[in-house]
Amino acid sequence: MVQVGSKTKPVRLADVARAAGVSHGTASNVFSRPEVVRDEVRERVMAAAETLGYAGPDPRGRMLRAGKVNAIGVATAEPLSYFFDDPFARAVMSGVSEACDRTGAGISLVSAANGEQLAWNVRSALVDGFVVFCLEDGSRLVDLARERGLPFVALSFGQDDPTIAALGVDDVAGARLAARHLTGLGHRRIAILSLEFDAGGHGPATREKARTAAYSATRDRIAGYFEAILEAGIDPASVPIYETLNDEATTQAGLDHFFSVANPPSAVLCMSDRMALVALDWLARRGLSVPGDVSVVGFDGVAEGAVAQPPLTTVAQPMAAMGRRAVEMILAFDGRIRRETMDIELVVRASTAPPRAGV
Amino acid sequence: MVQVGSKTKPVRLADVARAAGVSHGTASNVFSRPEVVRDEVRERVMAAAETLGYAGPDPRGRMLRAGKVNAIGVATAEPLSYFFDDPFARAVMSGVSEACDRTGAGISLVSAANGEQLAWNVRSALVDGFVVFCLEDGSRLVDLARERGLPFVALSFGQDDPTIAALGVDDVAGARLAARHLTGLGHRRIAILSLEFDAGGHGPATREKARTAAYSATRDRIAGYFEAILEAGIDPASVPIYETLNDEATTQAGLDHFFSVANPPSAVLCMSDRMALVALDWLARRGLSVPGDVSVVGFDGVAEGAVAQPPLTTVAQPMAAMGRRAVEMILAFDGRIRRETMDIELVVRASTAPPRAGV
DNA sequence: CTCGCATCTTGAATCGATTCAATTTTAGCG
DNA sequence: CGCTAAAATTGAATCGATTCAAGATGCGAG
Repeated sequence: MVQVGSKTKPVRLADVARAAGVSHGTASNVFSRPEVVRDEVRERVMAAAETLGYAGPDPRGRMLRAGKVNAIGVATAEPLSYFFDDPFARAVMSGVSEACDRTGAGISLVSAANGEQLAWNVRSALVDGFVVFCLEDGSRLVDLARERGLPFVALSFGQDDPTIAALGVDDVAGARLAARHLTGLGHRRIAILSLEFDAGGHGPATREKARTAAYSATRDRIAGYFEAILEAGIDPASVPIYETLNDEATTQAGLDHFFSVANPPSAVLCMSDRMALVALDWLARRGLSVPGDVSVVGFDGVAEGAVAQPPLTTVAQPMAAMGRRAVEMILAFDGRIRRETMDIELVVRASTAPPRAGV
Repeated sequence: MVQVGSKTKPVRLADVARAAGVSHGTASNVFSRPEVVRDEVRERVMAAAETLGYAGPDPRGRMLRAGKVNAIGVATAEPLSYFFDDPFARAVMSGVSEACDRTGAGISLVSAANGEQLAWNVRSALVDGFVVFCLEDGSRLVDLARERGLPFVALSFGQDDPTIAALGVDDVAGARLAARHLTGLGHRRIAILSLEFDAGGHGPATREKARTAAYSATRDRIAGYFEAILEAGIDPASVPIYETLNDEATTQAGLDHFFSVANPPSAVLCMSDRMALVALDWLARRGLSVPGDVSVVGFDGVAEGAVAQPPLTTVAQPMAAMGRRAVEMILAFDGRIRRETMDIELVVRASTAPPRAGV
């Protein structure tokens, strides 16, 4: 006689209490603090629960009373599958998972590509706080999160708003590291594959335009690249920049652009591993060897880079650590806004080498 | 004067109503059904909300009343990072994501390796239903989910309990497909790398022992393999089986076992792509070419298989479709238990070929 | 001026539990 | 047996909203 779902109307704690002839409060204690109830009574209540088919306190009631939900929300302005498909997201989520596992919290994925839906989802998410993935223009999402009045941490949020808790890396330093690595190897003809300056932008760009880019990660990385380029005494005007959408099509367009000239670059700085991986592929198809003919440096440090052909030299963000730290910040939130910068690191693998001699 | 979090005590809808001089009900309508409230009143309430810093109805209250949470729980008995690290889980989650995106539902990850914690998490998860990943012995988790009295669907649940909604593949047919592919190519010396028969089991095993395996996926796949083996007139006693924990160490132990004999197999049937990938690696290091010296067939159809060296022939489960369907079943649950079997498909890639001539 | 009909608003009930001060019961002890 | 301290139990208040029948208001027609 198995009864499942819908038909039976739910049994409440009050029903159990009545059936067992005890009060609300006592019945509640039986479940949440069994040690304060006399054995005899506890057993009576349990028996009544059993008979009525009561499954234990409904978390909804508990939650309303307690205020805490025991779940961390993670928000993006992407489809939900972003969390499982994107390598960067996955690495961060590994860290988030670890921190949540340790504290017994759950993870609630709150996300939608559609703005309307996203707003609704953020507003109605049952969570204790948000980790906000600030991709591109994160401010819309940050505003939504802030509206909830819950603690939240913005990951890689570009703006210096001191009222927003944020966790990021020093993009200038990271980019400088990448570019210095190339100049150190002796490269003098370098090209830059950039992320968007602002929403939807792509095509050839200039350093001047980059200075006013809306997305600060892009702006900072360009700045970092050029610090090293200037240090090495390279004419900045000789360094072409191509703005991509971080997808295959525009990245390839950028490469076409760079390599269709008389004196093509001997090295490409990519602002994401995604682009760097596309570049590796493009160069191979084009018959150019990496790092023999061209060196490639990525940015992010995703797992795919390590197993690419050749393994990718890149600037690794501490993705898992960021996820972990973000959760810790939320759980330990005490009203004080913190903004933290995490260490970024150059990982030298096989996609970079000195330029061909005599070029 | 930005005020964040903790200090300010929360503003309730009731406070807004009072401030605006309207009733509870009207204030509620302003937010949830603005069209029924006269413009003038609505603006007054909105203004009051603004002044008081009211962010909109608290989802907790709404949720308690509505009963619905608008989130699907996904449960496993693994650490949370399983969802982001495991290729099978990720593929399923892609499907889950898609279905949730379409219906505007969120995803709640409910998981813990620790049984105590897991039970608590399942019991207190704020979800409308569960997708249960039945890895190995899924029954503990299924029991937990059933206790909640919410609709749930067990993925790959081995038992034929008709009171449990389940979604799976025909393991017998899938395995038969894999083995038939090998026998069809002419292989006669085949070895089987099996998943666990029951919790923690590993080491050399026999067909007889497999018949009584607790995990039915394992049992069924072994059965399917042998159907094809018998069809081909191969002596089943000549087919070694090695039970692994689906990890690197025990899989390699199994391969050591198979290939340390005089007349090693010309083909290996692996009950998971994970094992097959380890096998590819092991064989390469051992100097055996695939598929020249040894053919390898996997099971699952994870993305890694397609880019392995060589690309892996495997039996592909419709992972994303399973995730999608599971969510649909939960959302459309009407009290009727359904058990569905999805199609499984042999994907022939480059890890299989006829055995070397004259062997 | 009144009646009828829409359209708004109200207020109480409900969702399902937890908490805690106050009260009752039990146990221990002289 | 009475008294007291300790332990167990009660019951009302609370968490924050939504819902809906019933009442109020406004407006136009007669």
